[in-house]
Amino acid sequence: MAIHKKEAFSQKDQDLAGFAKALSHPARIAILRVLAQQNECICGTIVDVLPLAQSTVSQHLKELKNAGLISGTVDGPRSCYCINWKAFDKLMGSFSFLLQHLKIQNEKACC
Amino acid sequence: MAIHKKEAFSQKDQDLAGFAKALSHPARIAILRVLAQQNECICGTIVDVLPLAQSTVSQHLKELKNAGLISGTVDGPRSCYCINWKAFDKLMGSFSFLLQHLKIQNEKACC
DNA sequence: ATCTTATATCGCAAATATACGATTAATAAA
DNA sequence: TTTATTAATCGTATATTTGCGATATAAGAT
Repeated sequence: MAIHKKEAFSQKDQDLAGFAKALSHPARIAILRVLAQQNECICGTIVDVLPLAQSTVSQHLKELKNAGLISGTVDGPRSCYCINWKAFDKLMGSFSFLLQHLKIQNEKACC
Repeated sequence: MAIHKKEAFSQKDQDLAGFAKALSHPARIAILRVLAQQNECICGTIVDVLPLAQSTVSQHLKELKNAGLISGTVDGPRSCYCINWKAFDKLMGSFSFLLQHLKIQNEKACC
């Protein structure tokens, strides 16, 4: 048992859930903050700022990358990560669309 | 090892991550859609609509409730869940604030 | 060529999440 | 009171996530 049934839901809901999942750990939110604050495309700085081991940070970066929220390029011996605003905007758009949709349909509190 | 270090991050980031986590499963997004579409405060309908067992749906409802996104009241032998718009708005506010904040700081794509 | 530095990946342990069936609890209906 | 209905909870199996140390990789420095 316990096969995950995510595929049984609509693609839209799966996408939104995936987006939310990428943001569902404070470390990943913190990483996005760091990336936005850096004026340059800085990489290993993140490890110094976060209270996590290098390998763990690398794992979180990988997840953000898989979700399409950041992009990474190799720059000599180091890697360079940046926020992928295009994908970010796209997902944020459908996210706030969902919310607006929910609100329009039912604003009242019934219980 | 492997103690989760979520507490090591700022309360704001923990809150946002918790909000995202509540939305990080398509079943929970679908539940919110159902709750918004129903004009009344309907409960067990959700189980019929979702491709999941009753106990599983109950578990997802509990999570949404723990996150404060929905409220539930007992109504005879059945339960009644509604979207908690107040909490929803509050969290959405800080969420879009984060995003706007990120964007203002760095809109360019550097890699 | 060797050493250093930066990062990714592997392997593992522990914690959480997902899902279900079975059971329980509580009310409504008979 | 007994029975049926609705939903929560328990127990359990499995899957996924989180985290770290160790190792591998790859490029720059010496």
